[in-house]
Amino acid sequence: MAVTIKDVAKKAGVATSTVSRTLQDSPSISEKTKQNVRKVMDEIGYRPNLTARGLVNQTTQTIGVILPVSQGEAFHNTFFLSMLRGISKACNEKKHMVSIASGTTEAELLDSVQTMAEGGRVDGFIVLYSRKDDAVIEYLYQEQVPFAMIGKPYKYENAMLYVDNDNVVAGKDAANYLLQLGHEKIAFIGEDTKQMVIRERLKGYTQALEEAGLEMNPEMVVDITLPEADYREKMRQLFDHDDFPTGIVASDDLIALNMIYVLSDYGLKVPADVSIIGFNNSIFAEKAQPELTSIDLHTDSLTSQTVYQLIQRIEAKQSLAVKMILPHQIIERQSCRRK
Amino acid sequence: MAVTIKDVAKKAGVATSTVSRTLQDSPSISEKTKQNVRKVMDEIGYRPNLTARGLVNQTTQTIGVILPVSQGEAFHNTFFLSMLRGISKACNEKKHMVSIASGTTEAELLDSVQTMAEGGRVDGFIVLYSRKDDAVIEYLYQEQVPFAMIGKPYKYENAMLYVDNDNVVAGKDAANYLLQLGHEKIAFIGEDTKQMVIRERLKGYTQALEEAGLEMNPEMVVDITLPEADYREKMRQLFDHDDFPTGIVASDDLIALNMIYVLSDYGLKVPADVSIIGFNNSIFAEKAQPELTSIDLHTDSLTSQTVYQLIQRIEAKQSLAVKMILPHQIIERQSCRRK
DNA sequence: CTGAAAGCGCTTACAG
DNA sequence: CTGAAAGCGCTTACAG
Repeated sequence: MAVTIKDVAKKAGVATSTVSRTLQDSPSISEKTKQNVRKVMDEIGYRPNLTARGLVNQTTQTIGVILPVSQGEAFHNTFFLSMLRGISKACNEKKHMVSIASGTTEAELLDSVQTMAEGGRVDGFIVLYSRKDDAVIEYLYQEQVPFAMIGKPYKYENAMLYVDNDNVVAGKDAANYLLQLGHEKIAFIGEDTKQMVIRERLKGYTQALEEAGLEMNPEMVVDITLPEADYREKMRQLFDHDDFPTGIVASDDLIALNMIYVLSDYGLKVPADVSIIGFNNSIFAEKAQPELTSIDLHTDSLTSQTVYQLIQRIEAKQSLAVKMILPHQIIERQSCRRK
Repeated sequence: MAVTIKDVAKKAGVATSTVSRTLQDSPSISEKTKQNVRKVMDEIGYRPNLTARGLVNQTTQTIGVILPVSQGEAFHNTFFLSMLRGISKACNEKKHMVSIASGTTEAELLDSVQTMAEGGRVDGFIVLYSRKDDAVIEYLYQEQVPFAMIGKPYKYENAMLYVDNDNVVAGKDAANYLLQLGHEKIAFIGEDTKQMVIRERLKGYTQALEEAGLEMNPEMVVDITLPEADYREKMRQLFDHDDFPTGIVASDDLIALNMIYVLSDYGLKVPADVSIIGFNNSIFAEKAQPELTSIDLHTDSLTSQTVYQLIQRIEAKQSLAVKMILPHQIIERQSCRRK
């Protein structure tokens, strides 16, 4: 049995309520007795029991992070882990804990989220993905469980708390960057174009081309989640001739990295023959050879803002559907060159 | 205010203790009243408050997962996330929750772990790394907080619960595999050779060469966490001439992938010129071109076994320092060829 | 400025 | 087979 507030009270010769109040640094307790109580706490190594506190406060000071159902997509893993780390960091700062909810199927995930929510183990959730017809999001929304989304919701957009980048503009900026360098044949390579983020970047890319008066060629858009053989064939069609695209917008740094490799199969070098711009400005962008020009999305702020907003919403018990759009920024490195 | 056990009791016309007992399907309650109570629960949507239960049971049914202090190492992220997912899955199964502890510095991590442990928010921890002189592990050990490690401990080896592979033998098997294919110049490329896992694989590699009567050349071992310039130079020394290594043991699939790319700079192809074997049998191994021969470490069992062992230890309140070593297995694909 | 008491939502001896 | 009561470790009106 650990040392409790009673032990402190007895040893300090005060009531437990006094101990509790000095714990909260209540102004109604004299400095003198607070000092004394604190000394005793140190001496006997007292640590408040957060479970008990949670029971009376009806709050857990923990937020749940919902990971998407794993689709074996390896590329995103590194992104999710850094999200988790960012959330964890912001939570530490705010004296909150983070629990994770995950599942191999949607039903499993939902179950996990439900027991966490209804068991009163978390005060709210952060959803790390945005998907169409998602049962988990539907549940949270219907049951009015406080939650925030990182990314742009499919549904209930006006009623939801979320933090995101403007991925349409980001996609547009990426394409424009290449256009300004004189490239005219520009391909878009993305992972799973059904995802909201990717869709938006694609949309921005399309807009940029249109505004530049270039015709939008569907052949130039390839989804790498295609079956392997189809994907290879697409790549062959794109690069196995002289009229290949000289610019590539890759929806993620890792995809950009992969493209550098794919291109080498066709004897094409980056940036000598093809310019590539990626997204996320991840560590991979810095480590790549050549170093990757990439769009920085300020993911650190993305996570910390989400945490702050969610906690605010929980504590204020108000449900203003704040949306927060963070800016992005092109980080120029060596993977792009004037044509 | 959510619906509580009292509401159920009143509506069902029984005492709260009876409700509590039917919750646990106690045999001392008649089937008839259990049925009735359950019906009421369904009707009014009762869900037990886990915090309250935790307070009386002095247990939280949650385990903390400790991530290593981030060193910006991107390669491992994908590994950690899959570990987290595995742990989460096993915990779901065992009706436990998982909280994560992380930090940007060791002090921050320790603080996070301490508040979780001493605040009674977790029943035990799983440590995802093994490092020399680690304050967190030291703390857990000294305070006798229940914990399990995935990987091999540096210290207290005989007093610690851990689940691991035999990485020495795995490293040896990897090297032997290449030796059997006729390769004699075999390099070892690893991330951070100060890490226990990598050290052990390296040790096994060394043993294999020795037993084959080959001289062990320190030039053949390169740590990719070296400063960029040094790393490049090492690679140049290794591959920029005719007498290059024809076999590579890469400590991770992602490193193997990277090597394929590095080799292409020197006009070397895999497996035509150089054979490569990786570790983890990750999704990257399957997606690579050529597909990667890799050592499968059964990471799924690694995580689930760790969870089961830890929960057992917590529930049994015994501290038998079980070690569990899981087997590994070479998955042959296309990245290795007879010399 | 401080204490006695009630209560957060459960569980579990103890009686019956 | 079931209930009344005490208690888990805190917090917070309410008195004084």
